[in-house]
Amino acid sequence: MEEYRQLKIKLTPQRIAIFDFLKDNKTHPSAEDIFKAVQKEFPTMSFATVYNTLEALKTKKNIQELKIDPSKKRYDPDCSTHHHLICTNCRNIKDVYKDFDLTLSEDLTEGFDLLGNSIEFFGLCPECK
Amino acid sequence: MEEYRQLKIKLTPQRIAIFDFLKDNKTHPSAEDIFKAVQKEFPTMSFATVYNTLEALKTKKNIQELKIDPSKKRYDPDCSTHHHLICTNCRNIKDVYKDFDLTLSEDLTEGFDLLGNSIEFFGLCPECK
DNA sequence: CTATCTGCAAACGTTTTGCATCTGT
DNA sequence: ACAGATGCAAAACGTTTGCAGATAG
Repeated sequence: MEEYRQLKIKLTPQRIAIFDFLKDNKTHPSAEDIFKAVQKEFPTMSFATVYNTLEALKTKKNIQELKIDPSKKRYDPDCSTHHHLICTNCRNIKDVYKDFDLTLSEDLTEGFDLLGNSIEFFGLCPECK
Repeated sequence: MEEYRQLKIKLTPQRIAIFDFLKDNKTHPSAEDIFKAVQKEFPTMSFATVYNTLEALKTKKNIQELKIDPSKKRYDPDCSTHHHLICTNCRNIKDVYKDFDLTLSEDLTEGFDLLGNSIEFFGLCPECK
């Protein structure tokens, strides 16, 4: 609750329900997953509110938007440095906590200012293989 | 032309135009980019044909579908091992030719059979910064 | 000749938007 | 009080699909 207040955004009941759903959530939910979960408590919940809240969290760097699933955006409340492993069949996503040395020499960055990186591993999960 | 024949798919004029547009193309075009380019030569070109051809190329492993751009799929005719660097502002994508050791120990793969990986670097290109 | 491809339009799933109403601070 | 959030519906966007007619092999 304290950490939510630090976000300096209005703490509506709907947002608190979204925050609670995301807290320690390791499932990398999509917007629809979040919508469905919070809708149980707030039957009038709308997608606009879900996306609006996710946008606020993204801006405040309290959530990571994942592009690893080609069909929809997935969200990860864990903003610590880590990577992801996705099952190409069922799209279950696991966290990969390992540091890699991903420094690039100047001649490889083509004048870009580097801001970050992420590694995606693809595979088949135990249930799908 | 020889390499196209090896794909064992029907070589229609529309497909050949798509192949020619993709050959040595380093811009990582979206389906729409391809559509617009080929439409100049074939005014009746349809998205169905673009996606159909991209699907065939994917199946034959002659093209890579990139997920680095969150708003749309991008395609890379270069199937050699390499990674990508995207400008978070203008979404220009550059290739990064460097090998990294991305092996994962058994305890990190959670029982998955690993099939592949890719690294995405984010940054600001010289024009955008 | 026929299996496959094309082109069109409609459908789809996800995400965004406009706007009137409501609410946290 | 009022900046900013909600909820609803419509729209936007990229992508997929169904199907009738065309064409490569």
